[in-house]
Amino acid sequence: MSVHTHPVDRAAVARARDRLPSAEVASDVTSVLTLIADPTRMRLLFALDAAEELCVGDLALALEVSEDAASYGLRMLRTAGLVRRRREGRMGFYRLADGFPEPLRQHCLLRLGEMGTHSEEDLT
Amino acid sequence: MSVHTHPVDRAAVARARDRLPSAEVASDVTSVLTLIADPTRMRLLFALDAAEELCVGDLALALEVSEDAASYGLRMLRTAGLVRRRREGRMGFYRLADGFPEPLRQHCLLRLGEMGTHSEEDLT
DNA sequence: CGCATGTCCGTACGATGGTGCGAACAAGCC
DNA sequence: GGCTTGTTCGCACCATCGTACGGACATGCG
Repeated sequence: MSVHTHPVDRAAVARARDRLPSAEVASDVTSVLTLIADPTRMRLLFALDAAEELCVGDLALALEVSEDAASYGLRMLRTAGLVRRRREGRMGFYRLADGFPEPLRQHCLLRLGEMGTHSEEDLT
Repeated sequence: MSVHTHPVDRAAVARARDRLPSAEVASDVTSVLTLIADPTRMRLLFALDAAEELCVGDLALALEVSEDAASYGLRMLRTAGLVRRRREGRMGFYRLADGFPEPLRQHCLLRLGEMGTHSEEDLT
């Protein structure tokens, strides 16, 4: 396994170190990112962004996934505070949360949406 | 399980449907996103962004993770074409790939970095 | 040449996450 | 009251992923 106690490029390591988010912060950010990094949940967010408000069944219909899958995805998003549920009778209507992080919406949903449409130039 | 063949709000479903990325496109985008949605890999990218170029051992040192973990993370990122390896003797020096998707760098690394530092206002 | 070093790979293990099924529950409708 | 519908939950299954370990390989050093 070898120990490598001595930096090869001490300056570069130092430079990396202070711009580096702590493991804790990184884990917070990635936990949110992980939520979005799932086809169903990402498309749920897109759908809610487009349609303002939808019930579970309609979301399942729009995404062409099972209602279980939609419900599960929404639960995850709701637990994280990314979407908001309004109960009306036996139905549940979802919309993006009031405090939906704008950076997420702007920079991930929109920009990454473009990335997808431009498509795949990522492989060297 | 109930079928829900009939939309409750047909118009909203339609609206959601055409702005909706296909399951295939979504899966492409999320596969890249999944790569970043990991503390180690995200911090690897941050480190490379800050230090230009680093070898595996130094990266492990900077992140305070095992060299295996660093190597594994780098392999993932390399397979996806996000980082680039330069071999010199027995060492491998990594840097962000030439064609590292700018939207990713701009909108995810930078902006989400801010999100992390501002911290947690996401819970309703 | 022999030995240590830096990195990589194959494998196995443990953990985590998404899906489907069945049941529960509340609410409308007859 | 019974019956159906929309949604949620508990559970078990299966896949996937990250890590540690051991060994491989190439390289520098004496």
